[in-house]
Amino acid sequence: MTPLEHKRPMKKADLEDRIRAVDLRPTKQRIALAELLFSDGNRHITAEKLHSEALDAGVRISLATIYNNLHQFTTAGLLREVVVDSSKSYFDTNVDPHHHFFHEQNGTLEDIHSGDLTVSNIPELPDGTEISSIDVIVRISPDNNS
Amino acid sequence: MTPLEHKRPMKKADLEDRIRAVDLRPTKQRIALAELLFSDGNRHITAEKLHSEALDAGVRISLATIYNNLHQFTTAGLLREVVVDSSKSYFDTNVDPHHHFFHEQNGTLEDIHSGDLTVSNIPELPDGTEISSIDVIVRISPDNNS
DNA sequence: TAAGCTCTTTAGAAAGATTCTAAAGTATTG
DNA sequence: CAATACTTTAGAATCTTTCTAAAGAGCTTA
Ligand SMILES: [Mn+2]
Ligand SMILES: [Mn+2]
Ligand SMILES: [Zn+2]
Ligand SMILES: [Zn+2]
Repeated sequence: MTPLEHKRPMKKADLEDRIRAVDLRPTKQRIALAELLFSDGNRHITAEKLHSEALDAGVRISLATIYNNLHQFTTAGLLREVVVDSSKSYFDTNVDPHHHFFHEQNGTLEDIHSGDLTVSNIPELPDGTEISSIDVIVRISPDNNS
Repeated sequence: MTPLEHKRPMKKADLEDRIRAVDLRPTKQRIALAELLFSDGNRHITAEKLHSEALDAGVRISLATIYNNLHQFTTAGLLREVVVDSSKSYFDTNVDPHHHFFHEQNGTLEDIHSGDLTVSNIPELPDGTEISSIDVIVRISPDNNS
């Protein structure tokens, strides 16, 4: 288990610590977002969805703040962005290297742990470049036989 | 070499045939786009870029028509869409299964032929689903040593 | 070739996601 | 508490993509 993984719900004080640890102020909005994002296992979520969850939870927060914080969390390494759909961004609370199933039907992501899938025989990289990440998206849809 | 591959520049009459073959009318705009897309080897291109290339080539065409035709060509199997950047769509004239290098620096795509890269040990799919495609994006950036 | 039909193109409006601006609010430090 | 720096926010702006509705072009048939 890597240092950043956490399988049990996180207490509010821990969430504040986690925010402070990346040099951000634990505002009411930030704590609420951290709670929605990190309290209860890994999540893959869009800005709009997170916004509506926050409003549902009774937290008054603007969409601009959602975007600000998603980007700040991403820069801080608490989130990563997953590109699977050209029309919206997904943010992933699992920042360990891993891949994804993408359910085309409902726009949902599911983790594939790094060890469960191997990419091999990557050809020589173009000159002067290095790998910054490898993303594998297995796009799946409802199967019609069976 | 699969049937759809073509290594030599395509003549205008061939382009018309190709458009007719997928039950579309060979309009001036469509022929011009087909020429830009299919005349000279594989391409990875955005709508805006294709639009400006068409205008540069002296073809009066609206951006709506670019989008209409990119989608019609994609539906017809002459193009595929590659999702690598959450802010814009790329269209690929290579419709054979293959993967990509993505140069993060300049937003450029480069093919990795299917045979040059292997994805193995894909875990069991979620119940009732089948694979619709597998996309591997190797994101690369300028390397700072060397 | 003309008529009629269908498909295509287009300008401009609209939509949807994301970012920006600038002003008010809040956390932190001294 | 005061000063400072960071944060939030409404609303405007931006950007890409899609839609609308009307004019234009290709195709078929007579
Ligand atoms: Mn699309
Ligand atoms: Mn972004
Ligand atoms: Zn994930
Ligand atoms: Zn390609």
